[in-house]
Amino acid sequence: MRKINPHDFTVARRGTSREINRQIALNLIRTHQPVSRADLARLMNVRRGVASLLVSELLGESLIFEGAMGESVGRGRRPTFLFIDSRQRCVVGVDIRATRTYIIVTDLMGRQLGVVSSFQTNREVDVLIQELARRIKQVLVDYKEVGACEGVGVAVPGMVDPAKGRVMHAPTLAWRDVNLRDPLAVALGIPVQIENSGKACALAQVWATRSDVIASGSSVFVSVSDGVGVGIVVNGEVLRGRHNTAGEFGHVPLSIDGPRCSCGATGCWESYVSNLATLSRYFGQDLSEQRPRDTETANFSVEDLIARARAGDAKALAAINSTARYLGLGLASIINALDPGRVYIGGEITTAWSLIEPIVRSALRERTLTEFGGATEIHVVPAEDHPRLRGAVALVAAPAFAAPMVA
Amino acid sequence: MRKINPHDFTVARRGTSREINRQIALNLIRTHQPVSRADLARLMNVRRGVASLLVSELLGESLIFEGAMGESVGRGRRPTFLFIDSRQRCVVGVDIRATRTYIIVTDLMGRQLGVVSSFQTNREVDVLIQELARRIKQVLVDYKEVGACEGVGVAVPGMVDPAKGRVMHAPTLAWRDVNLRDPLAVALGIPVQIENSGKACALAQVWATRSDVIASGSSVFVSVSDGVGVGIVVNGEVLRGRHNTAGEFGHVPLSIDGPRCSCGATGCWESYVSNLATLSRYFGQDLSEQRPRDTETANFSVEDLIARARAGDAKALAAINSTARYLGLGLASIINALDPGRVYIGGEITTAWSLIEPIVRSALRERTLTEFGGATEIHVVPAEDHPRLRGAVALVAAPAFAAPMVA
DNA sequence: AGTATATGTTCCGCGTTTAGACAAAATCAT
DNA sequence: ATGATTTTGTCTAAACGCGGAACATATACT
Repeated sequence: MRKINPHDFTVARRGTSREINRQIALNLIRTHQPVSRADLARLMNVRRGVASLLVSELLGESLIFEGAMGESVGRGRRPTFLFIDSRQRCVVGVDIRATRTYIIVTDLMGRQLGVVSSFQTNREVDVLIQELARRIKQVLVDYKEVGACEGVGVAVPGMVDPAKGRVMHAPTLAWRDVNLRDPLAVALGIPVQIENSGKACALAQVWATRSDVIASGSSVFVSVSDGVGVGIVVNGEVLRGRHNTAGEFGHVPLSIDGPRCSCGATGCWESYVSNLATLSRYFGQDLSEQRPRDTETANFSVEDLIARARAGDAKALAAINSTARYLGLGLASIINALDPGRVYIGGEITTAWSLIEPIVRSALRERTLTEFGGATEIHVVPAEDHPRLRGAVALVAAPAFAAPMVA
Repeated sequence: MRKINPHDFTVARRGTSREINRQIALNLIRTHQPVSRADLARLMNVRRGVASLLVSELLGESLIFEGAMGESVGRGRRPTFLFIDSRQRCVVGVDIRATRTYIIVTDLMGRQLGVVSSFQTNREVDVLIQELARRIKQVLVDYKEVGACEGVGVAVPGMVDPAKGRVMHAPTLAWRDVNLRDPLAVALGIPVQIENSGKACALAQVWATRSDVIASGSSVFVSVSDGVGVGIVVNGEVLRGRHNTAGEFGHVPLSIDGPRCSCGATGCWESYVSNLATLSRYFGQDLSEQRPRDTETANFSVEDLIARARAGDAKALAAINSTARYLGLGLASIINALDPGRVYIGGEITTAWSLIEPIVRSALRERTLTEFGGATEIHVVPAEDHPRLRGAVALVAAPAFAAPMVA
């Protein structure tokens, strides 16, 4: 039961029905391809005539194309199969992280074309934008056969205002109120969209075409690395919040008397489960201080720690298990608060999932209010899936498939 | 940008446009009444002809009626004003609480008719249903002039499955998987809707017609009394969750090493700010134990405590101030997690709002990630507004005004 | 070759928005 | 008082899109 906002609504115009059905048809082609006009009519429960008209409109806009005839199963005329047309167009996704920046090229369906490239992140915004523009142009030249680039999506680790195209605050990059979108768009001559990386990860799951992705209800993406980013999806839409800061579960406390967090508060979940927290536990010292670390700790990563744990290092295993427990306790907060249908979890620590899953799950059960909550599906998203990059791509590729604003 | 769920969508039919615009018109009449056909046309940005047709349909269904001619401001023909027609129909709202159960009668707009009545809650479900049915019938006889009852809405302090009409679990009533809706509906011969009381409170704010109620973005209702209930509103819709348990921020921890909570876990926000927690702090002993309390504590309420604090009792003031601080710290979690446009807060403790507001606000600022978050609007909803009862009423009155399912 | 079946197109009916004309009702100016 | 002006509400024709059915096309089975 949704209330119509009496100060901001969309009246149904003469073309609204068509617009709605057109988008439904487009989405069905996207998820069910290859699919025929008759299939569409059956899926949508409309007459074939209507489906035919919708299809011819989509064909006219080159959003889809007619592929080879399908093999008819029984007798009767063979169907002409329809496909999303991403033959001569591509999308670029960018993931800016504290140390490195990654670039991917995909088609409109988000299918990867070529390899993921990366380079060291220069925190000077102007320099980064110029280098990014140069490298994206280079990639587009290298993969000339993939066609024209429809747009560039950028995932940024920080607070982003996508409407204004500005990064309000990105602590790990030391950026404050930076105009990222427009200079990059100018340098490239291609439209650019930017988004917070936690929300981008969530977006990637929403728009993934894999069949195991739930489409209804809400879901949550938890990304654990330097910080903890959370993206919330409600009714097929990423929750944005009044000031674009929804999803900061990383700074919900486990214990207000706990360790100091980078945000200034104490006992945030992030301060228990971030990579730095895990490593600090292992080395028995607070590594968050900015003073130069000794050689042992400087280049030691969570992956290294997991390798040691798997090799039998009891101290390493203990540090990871601790993180696992805190991970579960924090997930319980999310589940109690939102009761999502599924939780996705990504980040370096998930490479140890087989080790930590029982601990995470038991800690989760310890604090969830109901049995159902404790049994909430948790899906690990491996780093190879590049959720941030996929989400960045979705910023550009998804709007064409989005539901029209109505009522 | 909302994704269309390819497994559960609604195709636009021939009458869909009309359905959408009809609901928009109905909502505009609801919020802007008195309003003329011409006003509607201007508000909706459609021709007067369309508005006229929509209005005649609504008139035909007796959802609205034509009132007196309006005074024309300038020159020209005087408009005929339109009003929501709740002249001969009413709605009953019921609020079941641990100790007492409350009943209200309203019109379709949620305007109170008569007085709120109450009686002691009998925890035996069958007995309660019979008494409730008897009393509701009596009320409807007493207020015969308000017309036929369209339905009964019931707010229950616990986990509710509104679709099935069952109370899954209500700790304070010791109910587990109880069929409440259907027996009550049978006993009354009137449709019944049930809902969790936290969600009902949120619903009451969504559907309130007061102009200061924000309609866009998300908002949160926090109800502090025996427990802490939270209702979350996103895009004009109450967040329900996969198992109807979304909104349990009361069991998100402030400190996992904190006091034991009634839910079995430790350090839940609820265990810091519930009325019992506040009183326990005052009396210096854990009152949650079920052993009979001494006469001093047995009938001593938070209102009494506040009265003492206002009278200068330093110990009382300290207990309340403590609660205020924890309240702010917990609100910070909600704001960090959801970044709502506004937080509503209800419960006995809010009668001391003038005392505690600065403390709540400073604790909030202490833990919110951004300045914006710390400045989030907080609106106190006084007990006299009966948010739970209003929400219960909305369960019945609101569906007629809800947005149609589309796309 | 003929029949059955499935696909895709075309045509008309009907409901809804869009645009504009027109009557009704009230005020203002003369 | 009377006519001009303005606003409201109704009405009609056109444009657009779904609903339904007929029809042509294409394939397989008998």
